[in-house]
Amino acid sequence: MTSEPTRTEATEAGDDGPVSQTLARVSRLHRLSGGRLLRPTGLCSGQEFLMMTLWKEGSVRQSELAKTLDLDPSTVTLMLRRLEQGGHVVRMRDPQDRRVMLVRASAESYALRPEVAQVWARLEEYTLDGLDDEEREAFARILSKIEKNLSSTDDG
Amino acid sequence: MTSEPTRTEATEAGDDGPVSQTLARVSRLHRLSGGRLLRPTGLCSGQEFLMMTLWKEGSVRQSELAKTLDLDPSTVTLMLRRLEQGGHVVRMRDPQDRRVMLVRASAESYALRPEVAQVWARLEEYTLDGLDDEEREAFARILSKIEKNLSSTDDG
DNA sequence: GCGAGTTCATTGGTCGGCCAATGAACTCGC
DNA sequence: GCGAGTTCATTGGCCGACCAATGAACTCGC
Repeated sequence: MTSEPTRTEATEAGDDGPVSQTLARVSRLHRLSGGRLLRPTGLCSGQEFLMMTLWKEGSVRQSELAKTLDLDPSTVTLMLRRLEQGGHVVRMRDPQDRRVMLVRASAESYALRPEVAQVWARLEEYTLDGLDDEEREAFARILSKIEKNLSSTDDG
Repeated sequence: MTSEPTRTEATEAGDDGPVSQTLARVSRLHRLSGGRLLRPTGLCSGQEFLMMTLWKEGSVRQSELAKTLDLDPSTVTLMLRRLEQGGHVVRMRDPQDRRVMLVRASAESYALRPEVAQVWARLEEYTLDGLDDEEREAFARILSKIEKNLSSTDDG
């Protein structure tokens, strides 16, 4: 039973498994894998992004953070609340502009930085295992193109 | 006047911008884009996967569905509850084995099938816009490899 | 036939993500 | 100086997705 028996016309372009489908599946696996590796650090999948940004940038406004991470402001608010509760970030009202919240990584959080970096390196190797340099380069390049394609969606 | 380097090109290369990061961003954009296109159909991002499976397979057990979609059973339960409430699926206890739930697409749901197919085709083109055949082939191939890499994560 | 184990679905809890709407604070025009 | 508009963060509602634990139903061993 190697070939599908009931293959009615279906789509005009190749198989029923488009790239989109694979991409979705891969991304879920990737996220899951990352979350698992991240577990010992106490962070959840997605939070490490935020922390890495803070570690790198220092003190940033919340709105900047949302823009950098390309996330909805409400998402950032919730994530920060949890991270604050966990003692990973510190939030403060900007005295100059009382609307904005200034966020920075807590002193203790810096202990996690190398761990997170290692996790990411491991995940990266895990993901790209068995791919030669050429493939990696091609993948990065194509991914970048696709990102541009999809980014131009919501121009307004 | 805080020191703020030109932010716009910071995402390009140089710093610790691994593939993982881009992949995560791309997948979010992809999902978002899909959700937007899917909106007119009344389905949410992720549900179309499930419906496509049902349309193709007919009546399936819920556990089978979870395995096929590679989702947690609890996720499937919730999704199905909502889809059932929306009239898109029909659930029934298997009389032979009263543990299992048999799920199938509702008759009305079939009206959505071509719409969803079109949305997916559009998303596919959108995603891969500007890529030549060679790049598409390479991307699909590499993605497939990566999927295999990440799938072998949870064996132990 | 009855108890141990397994399979299956559900529930409850948590998190990431979105949108829409609200309200607080600042900016600008007049 | 005051009102209109904008920016910023938060809230509430919703969905996808995970894990852990529970309970119902079946299977198998004895």
